[in-house]
Parts: sequence; structure tokens; C-alpha cells
Amino acid sequence: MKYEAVTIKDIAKALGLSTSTVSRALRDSYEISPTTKKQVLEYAEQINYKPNPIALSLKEKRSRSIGVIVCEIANSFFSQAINGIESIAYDKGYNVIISQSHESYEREVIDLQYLASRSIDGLLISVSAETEDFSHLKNLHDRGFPIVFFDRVAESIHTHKVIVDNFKGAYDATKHLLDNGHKYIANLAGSPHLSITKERLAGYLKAIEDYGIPYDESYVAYCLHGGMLYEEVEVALNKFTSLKQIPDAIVASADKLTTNCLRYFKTKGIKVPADVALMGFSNLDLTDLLSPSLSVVKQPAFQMGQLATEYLLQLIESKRPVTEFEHIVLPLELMIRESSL
Amino acid sequence: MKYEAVTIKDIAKALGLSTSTVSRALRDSYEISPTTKKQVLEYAEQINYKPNPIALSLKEKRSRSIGVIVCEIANSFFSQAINGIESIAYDKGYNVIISQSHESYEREVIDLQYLASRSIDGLLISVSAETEDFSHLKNLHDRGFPIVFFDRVAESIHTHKVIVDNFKGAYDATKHLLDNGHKYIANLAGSPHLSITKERLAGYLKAIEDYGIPYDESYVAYCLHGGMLYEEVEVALNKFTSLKQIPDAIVASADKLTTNCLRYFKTKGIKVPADVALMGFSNLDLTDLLSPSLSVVKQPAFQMGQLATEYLLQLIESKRPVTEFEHIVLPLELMIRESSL
DNA sequence: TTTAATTACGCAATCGTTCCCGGTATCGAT
DNA sequence: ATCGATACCGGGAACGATTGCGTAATTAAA
Repeated sequence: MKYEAVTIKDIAKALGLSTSTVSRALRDSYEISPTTKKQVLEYAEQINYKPNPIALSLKEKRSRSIGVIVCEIANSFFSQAINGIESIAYDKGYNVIISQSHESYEREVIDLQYLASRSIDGLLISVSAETEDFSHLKNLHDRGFPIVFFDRVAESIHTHKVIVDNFKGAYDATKHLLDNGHKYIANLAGSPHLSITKERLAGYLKAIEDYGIPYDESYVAYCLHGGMLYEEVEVALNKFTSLKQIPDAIVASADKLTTNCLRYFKTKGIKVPADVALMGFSNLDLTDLLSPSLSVVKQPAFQMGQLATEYLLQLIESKRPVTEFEHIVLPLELMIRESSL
Repeated sequence: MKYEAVTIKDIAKALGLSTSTVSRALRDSYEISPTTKKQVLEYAEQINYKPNPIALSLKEKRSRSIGVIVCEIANSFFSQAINGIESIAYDKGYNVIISQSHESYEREVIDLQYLASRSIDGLLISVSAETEDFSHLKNLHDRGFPIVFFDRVAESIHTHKVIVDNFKGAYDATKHLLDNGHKYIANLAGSPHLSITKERLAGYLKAIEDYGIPYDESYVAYCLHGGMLYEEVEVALNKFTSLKQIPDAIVASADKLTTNCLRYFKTKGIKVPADVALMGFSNLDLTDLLSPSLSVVKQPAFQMGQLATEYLLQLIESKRPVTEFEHIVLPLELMIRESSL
């Protein structure tokens, strides 16, 4: 079933004018007499004329829409970031087209192809947990396509990036556990390919080093899907709990990692923080209602989305190639509650 | 900074052919010789030619993208529904453009205008809590624009609708509390304008009626923003707790209502379910980890998104006007846990 | 009264693609 | 040798809007 919309031609025909005149009248050009303008404007209003954005896109070679690729929108960090993205895009008159990679490299590549084939003016992306090869992004970027990374970045691509101080966040979280007397702190890490995983791991390592605790690699476990699958978290935690010296605290490096960790403990009847303390990265807004209430490292997701979008629009609307790129590092917020005591 | 993409003209020029021939070769027309086809295909591949979807949209009068308007994507029900929407849209080669009304009528109208001005082929919408007047949707629908409602529907508009059995969900939830010996059951309701609020309220009322409990209107409180603001929930619960007969159980009729209710009790030191039992509509996937674990009525959000999208695409791709509309009512799932015992 | 300037509008190209018309060339059949 | 058929390809309009340029009509200036 077709939805026929009114065009500038309909107005022109009805009023016995040319399309040029109508177009100019609508744009309030000085070349059109006040009489004609009034006539056109009134008729356009009457028949509810709306300019066709697709025709404009074709002519102006811009669609006024931006693409966003994240792993999952049903993840509080990303839905909050998208809120930030949307708030800026909305103000500037841009559409937002969202795609999910579901942590799959293949899907990310397809999404990118799909979006980049000229229906978007620029891209905001937080790469998938599987992504090791960034050539799909690099190709596009090299051809001048505006891309801004947030949270999970491709280090090898030289463009704007908005991230958080993952090193410090993990360092502070680990330090807090150490200060509370924990000695055997394990790190439940995300995908080893991700920049954030590496940085958070480094922060963790530095903290235990600063406290004179020898590094034991069996205290670090990676989850290739970033904790999206309960099973991978289960495997990792089974590994920890079967060590001869069971960890007395855990730092979980991502949202799903943290909650699935809590689920594991609940299932196994392990008491938090009595048996094991827990502190994780999370942006859920009800971590305070969990049992026990969760100590978390919280990212300024909304602000990250906003900043990334501002930089992207700056790239898109810049007249000439941009060569100076910002590398924004935002602070993280530590929220200490019951689970880490 | 501009991103120049290759067009069919570039291929035509490079190969000394006309654009018509190139176009036909790319679409594998029988009118083109195998030699020419091969040549064109290979060159197109080489220079990474991708057809311009905007030019196609202009010509075909369809954009192959659908709009979605929800109140908040940072709401588990909606993010799950969007996952369902996206899964179908992706399979059928459609883009998804998401807008948020943030429960504001004004914003919903603007979003709709923005989307409907011909950059989308159809719309999926769950109306905002504020929306009483549906004329913005009615106008569009009357002009043949494909719209499908899910969850929060406009009863007066005759089109496909995908909802859940809210009446039964609320009835069963209330019945469960009654069966557990609760007598003074309050209903924390959402916006009185919403269809779901009315249906859920009706289910609640029927249950207490069936159990011979007289209806007392002071046991029902509406939250105009659907619980999005903690303050409105606080006001409602303050009202309940100041009654001479304080409710011994509460049915919360929406996600945010439920969690904010729990937050209120935690803040006030009210024990759940010892002091007051709680049962609410929620799609959070960690209600089992809350303190206490939450009894919920859960909606098949993903499936709702999928179904709504299938019906929308059916409308969009139908050759002639559709006059028979589906009114899908899906069952709800009751998950009994600690908070309602 | 003639000329120059101003006003107000139309024509046509453009964006990238498709598709309806043609057209030419080659071949086989008569 | 002529005709018809087939194979193959190009020209140009169209989608909806913008815009540079041309021009008629009107007005002002000389």
C-alpha cells in the first residue's frame, strides 16, 4: 500500500507557477514577490506539504543521519550512551540509525557495509568483542568517511576517540579491595581483543604490584563474549573457585561480567562479600537494589555519547579534511557499597 | 569533509559504456552480453562500487527503513522489543530508525513529524504516557501510512496491534497475592491515559472482586510518567503508607514502577515481603538478583517486537490497501519469587 | 522618449539510478 | 539481395528539490 505525499510540483501545478518559484517562495527568497510567497506558503500549509528529505539527500549528498554500531542496546551502558547520542543528534537535526553487532565481528562488518553505503553521513562505533581486525573501518576512514570511536576503540585508527580512564578505574577498584584487606584478588576480564580489557587489566596489575602482591596469571580469566553468555562466566569462575588459594575478591571488568558473576555466586550459595568480595564495572541504575548492593565502577555513558556525537558532527560538517584528532579520557565514578566490604 | 563514493557513471566512463548498460549489467539483464557483464562486474568489484540507496529511494519512493517510537530505550522491555524489531528488519533488509518520546506527548509529535516526512516506509509505536490525543497518528494512518502499535496502543486507530493479556496478567498477579493471604492489596498504576494501565487496573479490580474484597479507590494511585520519576512513585507510596489500613501487598503495573517501589521500601527501611509484599510488571533480566528477589509479570518483549515488525512489513509491502487488521494478544509469564510471599 | 536598473519569474541542469524507448549490427532464411 | 529476428547497447526522461542563468515586464533615471 502506497503512501502518496505532496510535492513541490503539486503546489506549482495548483497555483500555476513553476517549481523554481515555489521552491524559492518556500525558502523565502528575495526574488519572489510577497504576494506569491504568501499564496505559496498558505497553500503549502493547507495541503500539509513537507519537503522530501530523500530528494534533498540526493542533491546535497548528505542524509543528515548518523549510524551507531554497538554490541547490544539492551545493555545499560550502551542504552545510556545512545541517549546521549540521540540528545545531541536531535538538537542538530540528525537522524540516528542504530545497529547491533551482538559481539560478532561478522555482523559488525555487515552492519558497517549496510550503513556506510551512503545512507549515513558518519559513524559512531564501539567495536565488538570479537573484532581483532579493523580493516573494514580503516578502509572507510582512509577514504574520508567520518568515524568516531567511543568506549571500545581501534587504537590503530587515527580519529576522534571518547573513552574513560579504564586504567585508573580498575586501579582504584582493585586498590579499594586491597585496602579492605583482600589479598587474593582475581580479575574477571572481558575479551582480550578489546582496548578496554587491556587497560583495565593493566590497572588491576599495577594495583596489586603497588601492594607488593606477586602476579599469578591463574587469577585472570578472559570471557571472549564479554560476559554476554552465562556459561563463559561460569567457566571462568569455576576455574577461580578450584584454585588451591581461592580468591577472596573479584574485579569484574564489564557490566554483564559483573551481574553474571553475582548470579553465579547466588546459584552456588557463595556469600558476597563474606566468602568473596565483588566489585565490577557496571552502569545499571539499580545496582543499589541488588543483593548485596553492588560496589561498582560507573562510566559517564550519557556524556560519552554526547561528546562522541559532537565530535562526529564536527567531522561531518567540517569543510576540509580534519587532521587533528581529540582523544578524550573521562573520569570514572567509584560507588562503594556492600559487595566489596 | 566529504566522502566521495563511486557511482555508476564512473564505471560507465571508465569502460566507455552508457550508464544504462552498466546499470543493466549490474542487475544481470539478458540484454547485456556476457563479455560486457563480466567486464562491468569485475570493474565494479575492483573500485568497490555500492549502489546509492538514496537515489534508489527517490526513484522507488521507498526508503527501506522503518521508524520506531518508544518512550525510552534504556528500559528493558523496550530494548528487548527493539531487539525483536531489529532481528526481523535486518532479515528483510530494512533499516531501523529509533526515536524516544521520553514519555512526552510533544516530543512524540515532533518525532513522528520528523520520521514521517517520507524518510521511513512505516512506523512501529508504543505511545507515550502523556498521549491522550491520537490525531497526529490518525492523520497519517488515514492517508495510508503504515503504522503498527505494540504494547501501548491507540484504541481508536484501526490497524495491526500487538499487545499482551494485561488483564489476565494483573488478575493473576493480584490473585497470587490474595492466595498468599494478603487482603489489602494496592495498585501502583501507570499513566491513566494508557491502554495498558486501564487493562491492568481492570484485571486487578476483577481479582479483588472475585475474592469478595470491596474496592477502595484510595488503594489505587496513578503515576503520570509511568514511574520514570522517583518522586511520583514516592508520592504514591507515601499516600499508601499513610492510610489507616496500610496495604499488605502492592501490584506495580510497570517496570520503573516496580523498581522504584523497591527503592522506596529500601530507603524507608520497609521489609519486603515481611511488611509488604510486592509483585510487579518487569522485564529486567536480573530481578532474580534483587533484594529480595522480585516476583514479576514478564512480557514477551522480543516476540512482540518481532510480530509487530512482521505485520508492519506486511502492510508496507502489500500491493493494495489492507482493511483486515490483526489484534494479537500474547500471554504473560508469571515468575513467582521472594517478594510476593 | 530612450535607456538602465530592478523585480519577478521560468528554464534547465543536477544528484544517482532505473527503465522505456529507440537504434544498429549481425545472422539466417527466403 | 532482402527481410525479419535477435542480440546488444545508448539516449533521455523520471524521481523531488535546488539553483545559476536568462528574460520579460515594470520602474526609475537621463
